[in-house]
Amino acid sequence: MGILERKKREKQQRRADIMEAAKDVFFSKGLMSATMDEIAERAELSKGTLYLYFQSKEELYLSLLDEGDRIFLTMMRKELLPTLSAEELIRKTASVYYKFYQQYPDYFNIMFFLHHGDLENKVSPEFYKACMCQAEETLKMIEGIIQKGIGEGTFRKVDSWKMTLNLWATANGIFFLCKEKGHHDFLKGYGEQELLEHALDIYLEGLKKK
Amino acid sequence: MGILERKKREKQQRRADIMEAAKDVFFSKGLMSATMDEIAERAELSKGTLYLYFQSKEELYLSLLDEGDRIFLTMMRKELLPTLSAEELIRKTASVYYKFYQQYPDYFNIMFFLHHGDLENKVSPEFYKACMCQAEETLKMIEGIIQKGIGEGTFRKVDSWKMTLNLWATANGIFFLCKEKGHHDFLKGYGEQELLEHALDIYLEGLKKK
Amino acid sequence: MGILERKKREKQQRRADIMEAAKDVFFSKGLMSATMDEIAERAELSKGTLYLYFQSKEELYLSLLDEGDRIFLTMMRKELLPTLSAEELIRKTASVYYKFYQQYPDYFNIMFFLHHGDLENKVSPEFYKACMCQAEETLKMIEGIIQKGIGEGTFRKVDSWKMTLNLWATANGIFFLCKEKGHHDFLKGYGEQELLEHALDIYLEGLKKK
Amino acid sequence: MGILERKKREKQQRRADIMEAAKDVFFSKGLMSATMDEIAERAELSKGTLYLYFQSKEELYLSLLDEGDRIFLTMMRKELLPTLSAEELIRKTASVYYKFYQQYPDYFNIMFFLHHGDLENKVSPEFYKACMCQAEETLKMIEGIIQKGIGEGTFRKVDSWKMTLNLWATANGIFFLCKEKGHHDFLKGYGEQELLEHALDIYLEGLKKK
DNA sequence: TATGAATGAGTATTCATTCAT
DNA sequence: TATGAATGAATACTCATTCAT
Repeated sequence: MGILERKKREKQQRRADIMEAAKDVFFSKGLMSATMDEIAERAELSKGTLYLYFQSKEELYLSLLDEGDRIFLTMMRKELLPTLSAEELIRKTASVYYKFYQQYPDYFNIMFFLHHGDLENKVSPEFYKACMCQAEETLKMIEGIIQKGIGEGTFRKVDSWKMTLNLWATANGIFFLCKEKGHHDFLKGYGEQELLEHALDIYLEGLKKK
Repeated sequence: MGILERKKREKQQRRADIMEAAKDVFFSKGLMSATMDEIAERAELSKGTLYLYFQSKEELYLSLLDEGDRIFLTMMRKELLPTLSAEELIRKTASVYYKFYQQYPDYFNIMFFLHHGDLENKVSPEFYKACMCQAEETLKMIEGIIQKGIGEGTFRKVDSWKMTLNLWATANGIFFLCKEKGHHDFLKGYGEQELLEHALDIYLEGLKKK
Repeated sequence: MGILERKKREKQQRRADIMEAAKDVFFSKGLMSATMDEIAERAELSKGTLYLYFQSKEELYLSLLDEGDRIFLTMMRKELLPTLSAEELIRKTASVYYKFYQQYPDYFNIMFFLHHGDLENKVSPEFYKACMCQAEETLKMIEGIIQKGIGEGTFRKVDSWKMTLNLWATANGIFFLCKEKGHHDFLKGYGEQELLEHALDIYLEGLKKK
Repeated sequence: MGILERKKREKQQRRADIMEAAKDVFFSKGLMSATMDEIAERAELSKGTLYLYFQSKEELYLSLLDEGDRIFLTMMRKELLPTLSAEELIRKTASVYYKFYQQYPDYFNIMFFLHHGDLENKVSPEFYKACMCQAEETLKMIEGIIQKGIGEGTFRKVDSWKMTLNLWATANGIFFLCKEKGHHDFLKGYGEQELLEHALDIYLEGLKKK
């Protein structure tokens, strides 16, 4: 029995190894330019082995995305204590997202730069659906915060889902901008954190009841 | 002289034809999936001819990006009348950007989904730089508006460049979100325009002096 | 002793299981497209186990062929009663072959479409030889019938081996034609049995002494 | 104009070169085992070039088949003089087929061993249809001979299409048998020609009116 | 200037076979 | 004896780019 368990653990480890290698390669090359050869080499495994654990390049990619979502969701759940006020929760959310972005830059990239290729058509619909659902969870948590703020009378009566999408879009837009243009002087030295905080300042100022 | 001129005109026309064909193909297929064969066929030219006008597939792609920037800049310059108030100018900017996004969805995509592939490494640094500069122009116009608002006493004394980057990031984040998730039910029916206006409402509320 | 015997029986059973699974897969997919994975899965055994019983995919394939030959030979021996006349025996042979072709279409296919791939070079010469010998047995039985007919004075004095080969070739040619072109309208609705009987009619007419 | 013509000729020559190389490879390896790499190498062309002339491996294979049919049809038309008697025509047909089989053994193989793989599904239906039609032509010529013999009163009133299929199947069965088993001693030294003539002797004896 | 034939490196995926357990 | 994880060679097909004409 111990043997079976060890084998299972080894198998999971191998799967994790592949995902680790894939993460590096996908991030540095993008979905299309990344090659299974390179992933296999980086994982120090044969190419055939990759296909024992993942049905296709796309499934491997989407598995990374899914893991990223799961990590982020876990971080959120741990830090968003119900004792905090709505404003604190909003700021907390932003800081958790920023932390995630910092700690797992490759996951962030994979999550965000998902779109290329017909990813959707190349994996099983069930798997795709499951990934999407998990991603939606996050947004629902944010919406809950807005609603809480409105309920408490801290925030004006705004459309909570609209507001959620705006916050999410803004954070992503900022991270994206910094990623994209960070190495030019567009940003004049401003970093993600400063911009995000500034956006929050303005947003919260506009959101709060006078 | 007339002959030389005609030749020059014809040459520019041919270049434009190629870009037109490329736009269609790049937009419908994406950078990686688009093929020079297909562009050549759509342009009713031989593949070799494409290489007389553009050094590589990437340069052709970046040329489209550059043209998109130029179009947007032109639209901005035409609509941002100096007689408007700062708030009006901000809203105008948003509506112009939205109009551009609507009228030239392909250019927008090309501009935004730039990063994948090693685009930057595959074209001459000069050309890349030139494209970036033009893109920066736009942001400078927005910054001018913020500064004007602050100068007029309408806006609080915020960091004008930060605010500019935030606005830009937010609009892009929204458009991106809608592009990316539009066909799922994430958005619950909300469209770009609604979200953008909502974001502006909150931003301006927070930005304005009380 | 009983234990050893049981083990031997089990081993043979296992071998038979594998061949059964292989037959299904080879028949539905053909030699090249069939995979050892699929055979293993259908046999509910691990892939490695297959290699304990058969040295290679090709040997497994040839083993099926050999079994087909054995089955056919057994059918022939049971039905070709020595009391029958030569003409009756010829017709009987045809009907047995047709019955075999009907009952064991997969074996027939395997026997007939043997040649592709370098089957011969991929198994041990001894095994290959043994298979061939068994196949020859059948033809010898047919030759015996012709000789009997000549001896009885029913048939003209033809070269008995030539005649045997012709009969065999004709039957195969017919079955092959029907397999190959059955789904087009080449055959105008004629089936194996009709064609085979017609061929026999003409052959026997030409063979019989006037 | 001369230039265009030369180019056209060169293109056809190149196409012919590829088919020649393909014929060799397909014959020695079979459809499945043959590789485009090997064909390209034998043709002294790059692999990519093959795909400029043929859409797929299967189309290349079927093109060979089609050419074989055309060659045989041409041979038939040249030799089957209307002045000959029905019996002479039957024998002539057999000898032409034998000649084709001798002169173009690889075409024969390709024509005959067509069946493997899903050839039909991998080429355009039109092309497949066209190939089949040409193949049917031949059989119609043979049927015409049988009908002529019946009309002249030489042959008994047999079903002409059945008889045609039988003759065709017999010849193929013989050639196939010789190909397949020629290098064993099954045949006891008998060759295609002897067997074919013998089969015809018996057939014609049975076919002729008494 | 324009062509389009030719190239060949590049890629995802498959599968017979092996071998440590 | 049985397993099944791992291998790695094999293969069809693509496409940006070049170059002789």
